[in-house]
Amino acid sequence: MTTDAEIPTRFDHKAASTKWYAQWEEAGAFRADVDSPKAPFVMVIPPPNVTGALHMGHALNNTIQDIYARYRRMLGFDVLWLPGTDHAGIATQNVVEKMLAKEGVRRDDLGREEFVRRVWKWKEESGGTIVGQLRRLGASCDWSRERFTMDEGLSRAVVEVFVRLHADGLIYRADRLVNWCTRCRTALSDIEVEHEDRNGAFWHVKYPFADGAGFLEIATTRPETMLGDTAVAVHPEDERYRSLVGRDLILPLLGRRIPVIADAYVDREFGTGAVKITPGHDPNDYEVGLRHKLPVIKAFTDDGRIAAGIMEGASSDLRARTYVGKKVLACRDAVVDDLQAEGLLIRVEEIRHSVGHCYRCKTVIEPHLTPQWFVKTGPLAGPAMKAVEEGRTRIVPEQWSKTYFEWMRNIRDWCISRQIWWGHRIPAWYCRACDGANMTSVSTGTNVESRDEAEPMYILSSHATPIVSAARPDRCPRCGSIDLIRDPDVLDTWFSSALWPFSTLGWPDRAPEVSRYYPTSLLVTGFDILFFWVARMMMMGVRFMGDVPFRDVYIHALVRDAEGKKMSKSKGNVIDPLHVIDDHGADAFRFTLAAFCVQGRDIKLDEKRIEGYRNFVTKIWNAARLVLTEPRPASSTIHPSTFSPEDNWIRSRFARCVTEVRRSLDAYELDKASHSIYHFFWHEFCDWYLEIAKPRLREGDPAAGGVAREILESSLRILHPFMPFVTDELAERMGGTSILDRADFPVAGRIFESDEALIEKAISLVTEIRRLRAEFRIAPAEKIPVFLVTSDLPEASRVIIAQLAGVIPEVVAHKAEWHHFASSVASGVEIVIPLEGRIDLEKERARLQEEIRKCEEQIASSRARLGDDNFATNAPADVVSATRSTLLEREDRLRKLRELFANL
RNA sequence: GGGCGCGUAACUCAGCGGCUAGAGUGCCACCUUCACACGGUGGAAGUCGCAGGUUCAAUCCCUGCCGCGCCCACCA
Repeated sequence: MTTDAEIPTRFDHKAASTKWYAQWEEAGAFRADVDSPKAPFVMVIPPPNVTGALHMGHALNNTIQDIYARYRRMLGFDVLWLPGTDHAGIATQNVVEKMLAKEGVRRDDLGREEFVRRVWKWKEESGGTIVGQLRRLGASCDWSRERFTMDEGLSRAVVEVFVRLHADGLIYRADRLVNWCTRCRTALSDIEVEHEDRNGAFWHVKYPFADGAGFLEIATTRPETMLGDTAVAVHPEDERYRSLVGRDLILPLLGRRIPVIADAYVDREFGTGAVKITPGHDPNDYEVGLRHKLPVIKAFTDDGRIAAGIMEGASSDLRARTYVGKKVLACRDAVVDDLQAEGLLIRVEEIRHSVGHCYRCKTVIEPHLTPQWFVKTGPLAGPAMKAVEEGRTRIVPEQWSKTYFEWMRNIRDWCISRQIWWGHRIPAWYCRACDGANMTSVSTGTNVESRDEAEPMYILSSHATPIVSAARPDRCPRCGSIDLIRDPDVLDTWFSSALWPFSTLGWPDRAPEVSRYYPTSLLVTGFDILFFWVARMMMMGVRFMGDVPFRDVYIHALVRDAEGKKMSKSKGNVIDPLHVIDDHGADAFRFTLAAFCVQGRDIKLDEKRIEGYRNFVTKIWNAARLVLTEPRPASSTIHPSTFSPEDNWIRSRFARCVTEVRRSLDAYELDKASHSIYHFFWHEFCDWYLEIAKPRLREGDPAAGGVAREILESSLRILHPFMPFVTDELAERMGGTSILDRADFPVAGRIFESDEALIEKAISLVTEIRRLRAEFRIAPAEKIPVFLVTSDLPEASRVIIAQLAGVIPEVVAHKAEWHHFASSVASGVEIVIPLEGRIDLEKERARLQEEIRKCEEQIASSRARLGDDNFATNAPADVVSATRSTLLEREDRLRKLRELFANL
């Protein structure tokens, strides 16, 4: 028997979480079992970056997953929740580069091999801190199956997919104008560019005609790009310019001779209607250039400086030389100054325009013409779309499927090559013997080695012919040479992420896990990576596994601060989940996140709400203290006939709660599930049941003791997915084992309608009497007589009223001759509290009069509705009959109120 | 430019054709009663963004407008 002294008033969340997590892990409670006879339930974690630390987004995402993992385990499934981390190519390379910079070392100084070795070293020593942080959240991942995207097995999957897609013609290498980050010095895919509206300027510049007769006015937001201009375009039907097409202009500053061309791409309404064409630096201009066979000048270098290429066609290279090597922005100033000096600048207009930034380092993105590897996405997108259309994968909330379709329909080829060193290196080689013409030897670093694992020694043109192969080929299949060099690029991180649902299970090997656990059951993720990740997993899964990667995708909101702003370090509005866990405990935090999970709305996280749910944890704790402190009933089997109405009422209410929680969880409505539990436990079990049952509990009544324990214990089980620590701690104190180990999520029991009605009537009477007491300032301790005018009030109700309203209730069938009383009507019962000498009769008359007036108003509205023939004809029968009975109740209430008023 | 979403109590949000529009927090009053003051009891508080329309009936459906947020998009 546990005594009060052994249970402290407050739950020690720190001690409990440490203790229980260790115990769960030791017991292997999170492990999936491939040989289990149970049905599998599978989730793969959205792998956080190895460089990452737990933020609110992770906390929300993993809390949701853990709730489902624990829920499904309790439903009897063999749950596999597979954890792991992502190598996060650019992000991780940046972190390590920054670290090296502190030692004054650049990656080029180390060379490729050594640099990659250092990244691995960093990963082993400081990477993956988030994995420990997930444990503090309570995440029940199967850690024995933790994966990393650069693991040997996963890397084999990457190579396999690459080789097969290439063989199928779905991966190709070509020259394209790609998004280039001049700081990361790599290409990015389209979705890795973040567009933002910025204030900018629109420079209007004179482009003089070659024959000296006048000029054309050109407007540009990027004057420095004119150094790469090779034409000016006008619309073919633009009357203003029609006669000028075919004439030549002299490009200001450089003196390059460029033609005026006609192309329908030009928007006559915008700017001056004449557009400078820079094929080497604008995707549209590139297309125009192709159509008109314009020369392409690469005006910028990899690191965002002006390239020597601008001197091509220049009349004098003296001026051009002053630009070469300048940073883009510096060059812009120089160009503008020079134009001004030459009188070629007409005016400067203010303009707001969209500017692309690198999603990793926020540097302005420059279009850059380079050979890159692409995935031809069209043939992959079709089947991936169809899978969702056919319902093989369900997206929740459904509205996101529209976004998904929209993106898939407009999908463009995916640039997958990155010019960095950390990542899966592209499995392609080039033969120096027969393909040497397409390579330009360059010396980049200090310790260039002859092996292909060293840093790139060659610039490979788009004409170079790659030999794609899972392993390094022994010799060139064309000429037999052994002089092969490997493609220096690595793959986009998201390429390996796209394979995560099957690469983590052992594919391409025939692992038993692959057949048992694929497709996974549920993917929980934020909408911010719908395109980056979800869509690509769909494409790859359908392509390589012949089935969708997951049955359900639950897309949750983003966590914002209390004002609704995105949390960011620079804004200083970041709430650290680990601090929250320290302060309030993981249970309270998790419950808060679940309660906030309203579909389709962002989460504004206010720490006050966490405090509120921390109080809920304390409430649970104290309710358990009450129940456990009272004597344990002697017998564990209680005969149903000994249950009193309140016992059946609470069992019935719990049954309804269970039904609602299961329904909500199955529908991914975590807010509803958590609210149901919260309301049931606090406002029904604690506020009413325990208060009603207290005297019986003290007496050691077996029914009350049994029911209190039963409901408490079941509540702990239904709460466990949300609050794993406090529930296990209490379950143990109740003499049970960890809830995690038991496949026994509560099942809805019987509903006792008549007991529900009885207790609810008692509750409404208690509430009304309390209200009157408060209104007439009757001291809480004072026991006063109360007359209840009714012919039908069970003894049980009378007892409850006496106990909870602190009154001496007297049930009378007919009203007597009272004169000084406070009164009301609740549940059809007239309540009369004699207050001789303590009541202002005038005030009470006025109060009752007001009650009567309100009641009359309601009756009038009910009557008006029922009096309308159209209502009776058109409204459904149940609505009509419900309106009728409401009217009857109101009329009854009015009658009673009037009687009371007449007697006063 | 296209798409999605949101405007309901002081705040954060539920509800989404038919009860007297709900909850949590905050606020006010009373209560240190033997689980819990991280508590209990009671209370005040809403023209359901605005204007039309559909309907017997609209916070809910439709249209327009106003305000806010997000995503996508190659107008230099």
